[in-house]
Amino acid sequence: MPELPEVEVVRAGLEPAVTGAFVADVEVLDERALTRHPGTPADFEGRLRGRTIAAAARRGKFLWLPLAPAGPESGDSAVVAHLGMSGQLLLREPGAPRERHERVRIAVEHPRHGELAVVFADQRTFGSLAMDALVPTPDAAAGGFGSADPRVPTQVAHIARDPLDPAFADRAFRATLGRKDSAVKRVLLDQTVVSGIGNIYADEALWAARIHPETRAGSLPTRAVNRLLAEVRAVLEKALAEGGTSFDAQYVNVNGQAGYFAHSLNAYGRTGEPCPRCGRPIARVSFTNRSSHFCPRCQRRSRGVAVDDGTPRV
DNA sequence: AACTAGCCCTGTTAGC
DNA sequence: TGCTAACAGGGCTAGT
Repeated sequence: MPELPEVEVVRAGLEPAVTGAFVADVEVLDERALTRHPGTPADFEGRLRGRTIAAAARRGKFLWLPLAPAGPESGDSAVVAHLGMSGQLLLREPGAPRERHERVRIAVEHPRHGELAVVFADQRTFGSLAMDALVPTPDAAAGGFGSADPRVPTQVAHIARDPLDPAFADRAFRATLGRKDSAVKRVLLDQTVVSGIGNIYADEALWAARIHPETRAGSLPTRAVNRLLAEVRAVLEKALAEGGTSFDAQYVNVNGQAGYFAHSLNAYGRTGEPCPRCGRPIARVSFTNRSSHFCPRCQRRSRGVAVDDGTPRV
């Protein structure tokens, strides 16, 4: 559930600590943390040990640490990280005690900050680390936030730019939405259309834009799409400014601290509580194996494409 | 080609 | 009290 704001908080925390740092040692404690790595744990350790980290970059929910070239034949690679639902990247003192669900520990030596441990911990093991090659972006713009390098890891190449990316193409996004026959919330969650949005911010943006989550994406008028995109950006930026959303101990920055955005949620997780706009209780419905939270009064289905879901129309 | 259901996983909580 | 079931859900794969 770390979404764009939470992952960006992690990236920003890592950036000063790892940029220019030398990887002194790598320990893989649980190989389930390497499900996206094509080789063995020993291969992962061997390919990372002795290298220097050049930056900390992010696109949507994907994070990567590009490595400085090790030599003319070394190729250009990066450590790719996805936090999944419960992954954490933590900065710890060297020799710090194991975290509760520690999976990988990377010991680094930074020219200014000295020795640090970068710890990957993950309770539910949906997250992963991998060594991956960098490939050019089709539009030649920076691959992600945090680096000007116009390349991304191969595992990120099919992921769309996120709405806060300066190279995000609004026009192409509107066109794609217009072609989609599936529910608008499903399209918002499709990382190949727009990245960085998960269940929390999808519900929040749809609430803010007053759009029913099951409205067919292709039926939305252009002005509704524009409103939605603006609200997506607003909610992501506000969450980022508040350090991200935390419901339990899983969503934390590199120091293990939680964000404050949970206090600002209007719909997500507020089933039965009054809509902050109109007072009607927030509804919760099961939708593509997830929960959707919305206001039945403020968020009506679009005219002409409605399917009766039992919601009274006034 | 476009779209969707199912699967992976574990700690917490609700219900009986 | 102790057990079981539901729930949290991102991204990939296989299926229609």
